[in-house]
Amino acid sequence: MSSIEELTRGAAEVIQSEELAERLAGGQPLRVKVGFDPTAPDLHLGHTVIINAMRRFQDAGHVAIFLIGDFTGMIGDPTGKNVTRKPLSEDDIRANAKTYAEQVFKILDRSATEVRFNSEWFGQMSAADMIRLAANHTVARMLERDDFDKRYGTGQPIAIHEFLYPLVQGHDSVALKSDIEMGGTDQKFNLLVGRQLQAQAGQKPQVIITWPLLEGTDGVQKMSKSLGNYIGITDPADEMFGKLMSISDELMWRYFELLSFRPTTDIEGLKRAIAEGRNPRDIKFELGIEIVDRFHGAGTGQGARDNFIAQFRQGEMPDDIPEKSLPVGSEGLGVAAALTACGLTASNSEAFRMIKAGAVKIDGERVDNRGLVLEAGFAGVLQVGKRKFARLLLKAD
RNA sequence: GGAGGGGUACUCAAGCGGUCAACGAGGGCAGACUGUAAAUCUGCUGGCUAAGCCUUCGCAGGUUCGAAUCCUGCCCCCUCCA
Repeated sequence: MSSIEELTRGAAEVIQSEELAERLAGGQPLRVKVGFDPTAPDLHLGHTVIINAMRRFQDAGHVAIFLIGDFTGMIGDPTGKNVTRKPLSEDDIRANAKTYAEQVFKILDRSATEVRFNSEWFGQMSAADMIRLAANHTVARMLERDDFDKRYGTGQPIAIHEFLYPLVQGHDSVALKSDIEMGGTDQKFNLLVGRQLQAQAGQKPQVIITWPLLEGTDGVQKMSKSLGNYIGITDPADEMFGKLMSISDELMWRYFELLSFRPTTDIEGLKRAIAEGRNPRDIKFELGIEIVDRFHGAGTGQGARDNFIAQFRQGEMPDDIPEKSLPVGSEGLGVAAALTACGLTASNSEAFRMIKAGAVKIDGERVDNRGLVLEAGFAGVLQVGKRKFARLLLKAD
């Protein structure tokens, strides 16, 4: 059930797979470390790829170590761009850790998770200790990191503290005696430093598993909030389901691979079903149900699918339309202003454009007249496009 | 420190005195077709009390009947030389 193939399904790279096989064969619970930034945790499905991987290890009897880099947060990962990052207060960190826990334990098994903070060991460290740590690594090796090499080569600045980051992260592995560390592909160098430091400390070097960045709903760019192509794990069930439905068929398999806990043989079966003529949409329903269930509770996925079918296939109104009630004078309220007031359009100009494009409906009836005025006493559902609704009530002023 | 090039709407990128709310491409939104898939076709993509008006082309001034386009100062970016 939890073969190496399943445990590393979709992984970008495993260093070294023989070592992994060996340790798994040892039969002892392994310590699987993953580090997280203490910055505001607003997790989306992209972040869950690695958390899912942690869960798979837990299911196979291993221990997941959820490491919060509160100390590291003060340094900031070298991105080459923004070297400064504003330090977080202890309160912030505690609050963020709590939010993390709420979100992450929808996936992880609490009883097999260690939550740790790296200030535990770095908080006590003296300057001398830190220098000793730095003595473990050479500049030449640091420059093996592609990013540093490029910057050094092109004469861009590299601050000394940026060199410390990989060392600090690597030392976390020593402190935690991790058997495996996982991270995004961009973390590869840092994870490798951990291997080296462990070896120097007389520990068996950790196995490294890197995971790719999940593509967002557009199927091209990595999932990220700022690109607007994300599915947040706190998104409401219907919205989450809807967003999953909007991904391409091709991307659906990627999502199955990285987000689903279904065994690979199952997924192969689904692919065969489509080859034999089954509608890919129905397979996508299964993906949506699994994911919604995970974050909203068993059974909610079915509900989300039913709502989805009712709303989009049968054209019914959703049942959770936000309501807005406004006072109006005797002159009434123009449709455009009404749409904007309900937040369905960003401006009256946009509202007029939407009307012109035939995207506006009131109680299911298309509105063509941009001059339409709604009188006091009006009560109805305004709609822009397929998915934006608002129920509006106009009261006499 | 010296020489040159450049800053235009979400992004790239035209325009270089009026016809510019600003070509074109990408992205986005909407409509048609569908499975809220892909592909395709169409429209839109500053704001407003809307056939009119107002604000936008790095910032601040100036010339002109009229400036994104010309002039002056300032800020920022890139390339080459030292």
